Amino acid sequence: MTNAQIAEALEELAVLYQLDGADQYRVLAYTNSARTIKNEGRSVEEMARNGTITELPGVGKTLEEKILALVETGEIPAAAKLKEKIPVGLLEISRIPGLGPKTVRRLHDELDVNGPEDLRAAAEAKKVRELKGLGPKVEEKILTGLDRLDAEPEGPARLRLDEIRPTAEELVEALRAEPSCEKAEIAGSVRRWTETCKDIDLIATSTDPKALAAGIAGHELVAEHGKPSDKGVKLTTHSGIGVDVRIVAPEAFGNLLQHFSGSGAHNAELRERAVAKGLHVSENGIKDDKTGETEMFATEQEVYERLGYQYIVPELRENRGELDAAAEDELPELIERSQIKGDLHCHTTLSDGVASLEEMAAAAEALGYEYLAITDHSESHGFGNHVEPDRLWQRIEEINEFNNEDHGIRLLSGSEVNIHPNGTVDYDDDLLEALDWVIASIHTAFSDEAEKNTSRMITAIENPLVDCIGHPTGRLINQRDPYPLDIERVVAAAAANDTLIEINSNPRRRDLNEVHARLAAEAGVGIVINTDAHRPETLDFIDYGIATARRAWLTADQVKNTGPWWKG
DNA sequence: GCCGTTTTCGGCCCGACTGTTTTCAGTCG
Repeated sequence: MTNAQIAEALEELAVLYQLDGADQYRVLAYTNSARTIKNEGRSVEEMARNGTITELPGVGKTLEEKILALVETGEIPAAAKLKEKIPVGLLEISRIPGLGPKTVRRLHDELDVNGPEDLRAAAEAKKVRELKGLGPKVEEKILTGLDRLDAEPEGPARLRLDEIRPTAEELVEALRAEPSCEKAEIAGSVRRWTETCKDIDLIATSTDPKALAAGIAGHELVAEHGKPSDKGVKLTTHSGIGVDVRIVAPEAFGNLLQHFSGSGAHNAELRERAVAKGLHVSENGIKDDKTGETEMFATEQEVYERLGYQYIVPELRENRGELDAAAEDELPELIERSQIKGDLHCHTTLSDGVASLEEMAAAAEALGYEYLAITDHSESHGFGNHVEPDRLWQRIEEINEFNNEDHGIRLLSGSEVNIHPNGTVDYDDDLLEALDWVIASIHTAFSDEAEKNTSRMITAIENPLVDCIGHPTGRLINQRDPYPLDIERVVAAAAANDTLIEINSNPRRRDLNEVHARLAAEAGVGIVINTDAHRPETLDFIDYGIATARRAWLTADQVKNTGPWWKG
């Protein structure tokens, strides 16, 4: 059972307890542990089985028992029991915005609502407004919420970062261009470079807040907006992205930026720890119990310093140990884009790229790279994009010729070879040996069984002619789940065989993900950050790979392509 | 349900907003 599945079961149990009227802190304990487990790189199932799971923060004796039952029987007894008592329809309607557990419970108890159909009937018959504390506005919210539930049964989609980031950048630039704007920054998950984002948060200071809010509300990207005030404005773009613009006094800019950059988990932990020191943190400032004063800070650096921490960059703010490290002055010096010396995965027109070898080389040279590996697909790739051995031998010659000419970049002859279901790869050994660089990837015939995929990949890792594994889990964000794989065994094999593992920077992939990349690096596996570019412009995807690496706590010395080309 | 530089019991992060109320509970980020 994957960590994600365990986390999902705990989240469901939290909602069930909530609807059952359990103490909020008990509910919180389940939600928190679900988040911890989702962020854990090691197999939580394994930790449950060998009795080490209580090492995880927030997981105690009771959760240990429940998780053990879950991995052994497929369900948590307490959850099964609650499901008998609580109609599943209530879980569904609790997803309607504005309807929390308390309200859902009252609708059930007082109006006999058991699911979306009952709720619609009650709202249409204007019964909801008869309940104390509820009124016509709530009824209206319920009906629009039910419509949305019908339209999007899976809930509102989170957008991939690359689908939302350009809009955030355009809007923050527009804010900065407003005459009354003093400072404007992107906050929220876009600033933390998460894989997906729900909306855009923008933070600003202004000499005339209301004018600034009104100004941005008139931007051409904006389809609808709320009422601009001196605190900001809420926008919706034509593409349906929600944007929250908040304006604050310059002296509290650091507090607000810190607050709205999140993550929620990081901030909750930060505040909890501050309370122990008699300090209360909010977007408005830091209140000191001793003096009763609220201190405001213009920069985030000062906020963290006041609380006793090193500055923590946004990418690390996920409550994955960054507060402990920052308290001890032990945060890693994270890798930066400027340290990348070359890209080791790209395609040309030889397979499915759209640019020539020369065009790709020129683009890489323009980025200041020392080397670029040309890694077109291999013999068995198909789709008309396969490369016959003879053609690849010829390509090696072309690359040699290129390197003999006067260019500011060195090309490496490579290939992205397919890993066959039995773990062997394309091309004979003499051809693989003639290449500078071999990436092996799985493109076909994923199995539903982790064991098959894992041993297939490990066979490739053990092949001495394979330098690196490409996009190791095959996932496409929001589109295709990773194929089942025992990452810990893959990582152990890679470490034992000195085989490198790629962070594929394509924002649709970001594979390895940040959790697995951290696990791999900690196990001593060398990482390379590549773009898998199929056109010159997408060599710029390296930013997303760098972001994943930073979110995985990686330093330059853990990433092989921060150094000069190392194979002679 | 978890956990301990006040604690093995009694706490547990903060404020804005909304809709409903005349002072607040619930929800959300």
